[in-house]
Amino acid sequence: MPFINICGTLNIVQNHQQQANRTMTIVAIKNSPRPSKAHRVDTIVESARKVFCSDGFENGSIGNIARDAGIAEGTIYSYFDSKRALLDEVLRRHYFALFHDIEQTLPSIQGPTNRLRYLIRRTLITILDDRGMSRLRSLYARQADSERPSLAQDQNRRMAGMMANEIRSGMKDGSFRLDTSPNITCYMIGGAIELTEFSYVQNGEIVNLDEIAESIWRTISGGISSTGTTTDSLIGLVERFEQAADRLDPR
Amino acid sequence: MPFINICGTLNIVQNHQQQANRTMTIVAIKNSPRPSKAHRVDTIVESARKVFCSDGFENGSIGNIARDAGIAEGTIYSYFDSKRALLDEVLRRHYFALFHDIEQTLPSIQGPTNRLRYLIRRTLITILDDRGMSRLRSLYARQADSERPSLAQDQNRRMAGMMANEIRSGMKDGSFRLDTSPNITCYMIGGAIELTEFSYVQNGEIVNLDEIAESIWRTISGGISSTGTTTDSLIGLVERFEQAADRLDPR
DNA sequence: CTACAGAGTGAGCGTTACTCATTAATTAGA
DNA sequence: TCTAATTAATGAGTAACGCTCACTCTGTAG
Repeated sequence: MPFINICGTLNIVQNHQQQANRTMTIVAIKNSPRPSKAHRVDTIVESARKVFCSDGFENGSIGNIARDAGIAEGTIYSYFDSKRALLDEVLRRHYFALFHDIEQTLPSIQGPTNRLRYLIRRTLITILDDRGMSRLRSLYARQADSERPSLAQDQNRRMAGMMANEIRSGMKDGSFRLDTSPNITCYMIGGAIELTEFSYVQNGEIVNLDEIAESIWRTISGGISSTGTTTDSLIGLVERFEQAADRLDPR
Repeated sequence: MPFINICGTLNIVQNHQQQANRTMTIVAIKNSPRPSKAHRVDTIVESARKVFCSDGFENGSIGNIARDAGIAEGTIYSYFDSKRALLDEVLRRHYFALFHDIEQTLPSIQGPTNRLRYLIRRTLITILDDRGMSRLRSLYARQADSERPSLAQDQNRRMAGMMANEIRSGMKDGSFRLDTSPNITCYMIGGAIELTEFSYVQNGEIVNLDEIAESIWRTISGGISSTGTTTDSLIGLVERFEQAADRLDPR
């Protein structure tokens, strides 16, 4: 029994049935032409996403991906160099939306402080949006094939670059202290986000996005040391003092 | 030609030579008894460390580990359930020293602030001490076998627990703000350390330990925001105070 | 209708983690 | 000291994997 799937691929025709089905095959092909290169890549990547998300990268086999896509294993290797290149493409597509969105939105936000807060929140949204993809990224994205840097590294660098930009312009316009290390500050924000992601991936805890974004920002902005907050109380004290002085002023 | 190695194992005797070498074999065994269970485990773990560090976890094969240890592959599986369990033991032994040292040293340090700073510095030291092990941890330690949590998770939890303790006691004794989130603060410190580790592993940059430790602490402690915490604003307050005092001055 | 280019195929290769029947070494008992 | 029982070690074998390549099939141009 031949099987013609929606995408127009014809693939479960057994070899020994081929002669008998030849006519039918030709008809089927005329009605559903071979899919375009882009469409085929889409199919493969989507199947890879499904399989990797459900089985993980190591346990998700090329065989299963090919079966899900309705094609032969060899075909995958005419579009992708290796299993890892396929994973990279899956991740690239998923995070493309994030970066695209950020690049569209960022210029419309005023001030480095607000822009940094947006970057934190926006990244957390993407993470909490899809646990399967976060699992993939969090567990497998770091490993690179050989000497070529992994995609995750590129993405980290890109995100870190954007954050560092905001921090530097905040240092210029006086919002941030001049002894701030943009690099380390990025590491702290990025690291906190990554660990939140990992915790979400492992434990599946329902995470309060706003609370985490606020906590990260509060700590980055004001620090945890209480010497900063005493300034507030000092202001209050001085204001009371000034008022008292006003009242006592003979003039 | 039979081969009797230093550890007392006798393993390259070929089967077809066995008859001829029987006497020699028995003598050898009397002189060098089968190594103890603990010693054998040590040998395996040490060989695994060497192979994993040079080839990575995925490319480091059990066969190579067995060859390095001078034993058969099957023997490894009578001591370890799986390749991953072996990796876990390698990592566990390496980080045992870190935790042991911390537990010895921590009580002698006064105050949550100093203890937190020590934890940051001490962890960074261990990371920068051995790039091969850091590579292993950074790339492969997150993945767990199945449902059982990975060793890295245990270690992260343990370290996070110690940091959170310090943060909480700092909140009690007034060193830290009461609206601090111990969890997120741990994530920020731990995340910054992890990203420093990853950067070191990937790029091999020579890292200035003191500078990083100080930057992390400065940011956590005082934040990056210039509002409220700078000496400038304190000077402004004092000036207002002095002006008020001037007005009250009877002179 | 034919010839051609190249997309698609899947049996097969080399490698791996892991198993298990078999063998060797050690110990306990007489 | 000899033997039986027990435990440790072995390595050929198994299943599964990523990946290759000689081949088939499809669509098109002349």
